[in-house]
Amino acid sequence: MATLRDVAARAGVGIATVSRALNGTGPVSEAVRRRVEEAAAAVGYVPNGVARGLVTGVTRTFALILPDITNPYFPSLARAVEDAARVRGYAVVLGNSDNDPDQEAAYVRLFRERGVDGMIIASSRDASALARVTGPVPVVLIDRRVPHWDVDCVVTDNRRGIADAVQHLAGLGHRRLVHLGGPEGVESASTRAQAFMDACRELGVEVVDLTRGPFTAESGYERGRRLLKSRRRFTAVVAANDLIACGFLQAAFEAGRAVPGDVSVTGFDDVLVARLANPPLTTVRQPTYRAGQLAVERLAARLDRPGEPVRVDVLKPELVVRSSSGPAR
Amino acid sequence: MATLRDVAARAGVGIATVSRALNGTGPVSEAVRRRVEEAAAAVGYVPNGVARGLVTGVTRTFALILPDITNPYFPSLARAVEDAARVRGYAVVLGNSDNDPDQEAAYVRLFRERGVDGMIIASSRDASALARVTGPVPVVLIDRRVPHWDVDCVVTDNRRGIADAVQHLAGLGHRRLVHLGGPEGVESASTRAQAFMDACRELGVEVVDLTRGPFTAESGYERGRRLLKSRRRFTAVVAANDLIACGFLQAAFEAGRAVPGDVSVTGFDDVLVARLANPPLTTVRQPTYRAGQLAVERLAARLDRPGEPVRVDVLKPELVVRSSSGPAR
DNA sequence: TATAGGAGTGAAAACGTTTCCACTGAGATC
DNA sequence: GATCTCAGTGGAAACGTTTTCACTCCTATA
Repeated sequence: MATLRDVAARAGVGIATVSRALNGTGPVSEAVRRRVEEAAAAVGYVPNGVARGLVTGVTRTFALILPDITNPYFPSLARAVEDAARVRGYAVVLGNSDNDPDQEAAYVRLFRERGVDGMIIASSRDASALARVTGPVPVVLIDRRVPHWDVDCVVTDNRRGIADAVQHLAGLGHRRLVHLGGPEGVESASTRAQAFMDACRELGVEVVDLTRGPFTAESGYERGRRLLKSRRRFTAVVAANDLIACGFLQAAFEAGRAVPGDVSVTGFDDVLVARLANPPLTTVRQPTYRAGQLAVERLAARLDRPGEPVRVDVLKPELVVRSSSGPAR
Repeated sequence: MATLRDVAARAGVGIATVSRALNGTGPVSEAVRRRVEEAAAAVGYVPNGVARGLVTGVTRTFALILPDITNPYFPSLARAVEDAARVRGYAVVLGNSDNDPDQEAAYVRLFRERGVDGMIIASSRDASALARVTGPVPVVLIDRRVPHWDVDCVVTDNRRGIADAVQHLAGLGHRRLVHLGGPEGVESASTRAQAFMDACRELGVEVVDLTRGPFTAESGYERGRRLLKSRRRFTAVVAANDLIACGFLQAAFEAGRAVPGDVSVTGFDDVLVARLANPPLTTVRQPTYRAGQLAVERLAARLDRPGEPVRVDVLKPELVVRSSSGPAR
């Protein structure tokens, strides 16, 4: 590979001058700049980012650690992060933690060795151990807060979102509700479950059942089947995300229960399947793309101005009413 | 940050010895090894991968360039690549090309500067220009071949997949078929469209319509609406992917056409929505995860043994029959 | 006419590793 | 007893940049 030296030799100037000419840092005469550029093109010079990184201490790379890119909520987050990073000249390395704190920590270590400039983490479990392994590299938490860890954070208002869903159902006359919750130990799932209880109490609505389980369609299907078999009476279910809701939809379909005729269903996230489901899912839309953008903005800001106070951004969700919810009968 | 020098000073040995002790390269006495390890722990030493990369010329990083991580086919690919890369000690940087050859080339340049050891690319358009910008860094193509570029490649047998779908429908008595194709200029989409024509001719089935468009549900919905309004007679549609198929499903539902009663539908890929759709989609399953794994294996192999001849892996798809296809009436 | 200042340039240090080479001492071989 | 080998070790070079510093001209100012 051609290096600065090669370019310098060919252009008949010093290596420092080449660096200045190519990067536009420091003064270089017009004639020399042209000569350098020609020489660079001629030898096919490609700057060596590794060497640059060594001297500047900066790699222009962010790490993004997610539970599982395969869960349809996260691709749009990843996409947003990637887009926002790129316009700022950053590359993004990806890690899937599978909600396993050990794997998460392993990734943090790996990326730290790689010298990433910052990390965006949708953290698993309580992860208080993370702070130790993270060291001095800036972190912004996304989608899930980590209790007692004082770092930048962008989340959506889960309480509000669930409250909107419950209120919507209550307004339709539903008085006996079920919550199909997300996994134990995941902050957003716990917050949603708690918010469900609180909203029901406040509105005088009965909580017929509340279970916790993975954020998958299988989980929703399984729990739905069991629930529908159990003969417990309820007229609506609030799922902790769209996948669980879709799984329930399937179970209801198989059990011959009409949605929303017999039972109303709401989801959370508004991922693609929510729109494509039959019936299309009433759900709480998260500003996912915005969240990803914002996380990158925060991270970039923190790199520019390390002293700034920690910021927590809470994004407003939005209830989108489709056909999976209707009047209680 | 603590460096090798700090560790060496604390352990009272030379810097070279520390490097050997920590990496297990070269002989080190048991006593010294212990002292070094203690010292490293004490000062919180983290190896600097950037410096290492500069001297070894290796970053242990792969690039993965996809059209759009938001398209549900790609997350499982990304996941597979990431998993396989990690067990080999590689990190993965991600790029979304949006099927834009310029963006794709920009990413290739960016990642080359970053010094990735290899790239896995689901290439956009014909991309013959890619070979030039890619330089000496090893590439394996995934999901889509690019004509006249002699590099490693792992794809699935699109011809076979489409042929299976057409044959399935023909076996159910369908004689008037429609193809909702993928975007012009994307190799896999073109191959599928061509395979559709060929299979129909071979089986004596009439091609009522064949359109090309983006791999999205919107595209399937729009084209479906137009088609259903047009009063052209057909009894089954073969979509180029599941998203298009789901879009068509919606259009059919709105138009009051029963699936599969009035019209049968098949998809391609077998992504999550295919299973969750109503009715569940008959589709051609791609061994997506396997493809991602294989791509990493190829790349790793090429790095180990640069001289090896180019390999093209063609994976077998599998028709999975669900409820969106039934006998022609 | 002296002088201050700035544009333009190159040599060299620095970043933190890996690795080559040289050296020491101890045990093995003749 | 002389020589050889090899484990164990440290010094120093090298990787390809950026950046500091010093130097040379040249122009503007007094």
